Amino acid sequence: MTVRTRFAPSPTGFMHVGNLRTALYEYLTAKHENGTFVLRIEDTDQERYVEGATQVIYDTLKIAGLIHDEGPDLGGDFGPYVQSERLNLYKPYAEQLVKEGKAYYCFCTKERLESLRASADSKDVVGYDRHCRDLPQEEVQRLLDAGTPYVIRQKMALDGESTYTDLVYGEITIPNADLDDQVLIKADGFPTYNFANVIDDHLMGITHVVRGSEYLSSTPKYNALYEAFGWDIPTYVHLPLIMGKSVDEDGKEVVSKLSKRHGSTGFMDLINEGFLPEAIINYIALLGWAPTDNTEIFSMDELIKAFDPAGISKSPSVFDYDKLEWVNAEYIKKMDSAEFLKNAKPFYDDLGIDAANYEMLEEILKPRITRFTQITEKLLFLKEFGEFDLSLFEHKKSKSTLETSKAILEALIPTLESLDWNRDAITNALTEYATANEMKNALVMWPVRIAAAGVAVTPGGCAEVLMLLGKDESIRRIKIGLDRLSK
RNA sequence: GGCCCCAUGGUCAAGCGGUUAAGACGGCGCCCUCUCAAGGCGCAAUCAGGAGUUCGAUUCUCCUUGGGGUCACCA
Repeated sequence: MTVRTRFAPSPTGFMHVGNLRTALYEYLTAKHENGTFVLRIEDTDQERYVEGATQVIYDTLKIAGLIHDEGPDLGGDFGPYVQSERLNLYKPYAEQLVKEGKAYYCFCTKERLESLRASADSKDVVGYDRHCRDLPQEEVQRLLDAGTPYVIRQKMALDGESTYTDLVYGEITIPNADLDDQVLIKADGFPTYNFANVIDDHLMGITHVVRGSEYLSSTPKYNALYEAFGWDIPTYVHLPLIMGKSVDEDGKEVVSKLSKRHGSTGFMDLINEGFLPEAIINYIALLGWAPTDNTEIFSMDELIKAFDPAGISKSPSVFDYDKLEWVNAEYIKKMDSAEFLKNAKPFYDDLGIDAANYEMLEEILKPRITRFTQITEKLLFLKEFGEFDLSLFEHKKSKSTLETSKAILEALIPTLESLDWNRDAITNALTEYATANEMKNALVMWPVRIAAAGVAVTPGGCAEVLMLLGKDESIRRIKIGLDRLSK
């Protein structure tokens, strides 16, 4: 039997890395076994419908490299793949259960349910009091004929307990008394999420239900449905949750299930911050799962090969930006020149970088950026140059002082002016000057670099800074520096 | 609060009865060095607590504690 998994998001217009990690594991579970990965859109909540949200899902999966085999946009043998297009299909299943005495019409108003909840003792186990469960047949018919709004609820076992096996958590047992008579069909005729989910998973031949562990305690409800229909229960793979850190009202740091309130943990947010899709995927693959050999950097193909549900852990893991940043940097370091340039080009263009400097920039930037978006700030000195503090010329280690700086700049200007402007020539000129004057290279490089950049920290060294600035601008700045030192 | 799940350094984690308890991120220090990185080397830091089982518990059982999840006509 071929493995079939599905990703079944609701179109809310937002996909955080928790959802994405679930999708990734669903994808890996299928692909590791050469199986099929299905995309199904669960849009049964018409009130929460968000325009364009479905597109966000397509875009995210595509960018992330999680390519589905069947879905609304691709078709397949089990369509339609959008629940709103399957609406007429669910109710007959519910009616069937009513006929078989496994479900019933419930005419309770929302108001009644609310007051029930409000007056509920904390000891009360279940929300609904099963008021309509045993309504006489004539009463049901009378209400139906009168056009009274109703929902369809499933009759759950009143006592005993339900046990099922999860691939990562093992045996889970829940007292049946804790299982509510769940609503199958809402008053508007739409199926509830739980119900549609079970029907669709069965109809679409889903073999492995991979989802977050928040479903661990409601899974017996799903199983009750499978059993009522006499269908096979799928293999469950519940995933440990991804947690985010946040600060509560008292200023205390707390961790909780990842959600919108955890700041930029949306996949697209991360992309916009400059994280590479492959790096994000790589990092979240490692949240809650570890390969046997502890490899940390994976391509998607390697991930598919290495993935094994046995390596999924049970405890929740905290999303760590620092580690993501590190993974991202690893991907940048591994890039070839063409790929690096492709990513860097937009930022180069903003700064007006000359193509002649591309190769050098790759060399100095590659080990220094963890995200491409940092290029602008790293090279800020190209755009911004002002009256920096002269104390920058003082540097203990290279023994640079205001005096030595002034003397060196003064002596070097003619040399620089006569130079054929290239990296080696600049380096040679400076080191030759140092040697000739029995100075350490550092003593010479320091003031030149400071004068040219106007900041203490630059990517690359003196020669690189001068190359990026170009001959005219370099000399102009150095003269300004000398001027200020001479006052 | 009921129910369910979880528990190795700050974080991600290996371990699956006998180990000096891996590795990675982060932190710190040193080296390299014209700054900042990268790189190299090194250091600090973990089995929540208590009972058992066992010749022997991080590992198995129970309790406590802590954390998380879940209790909708939301998905």
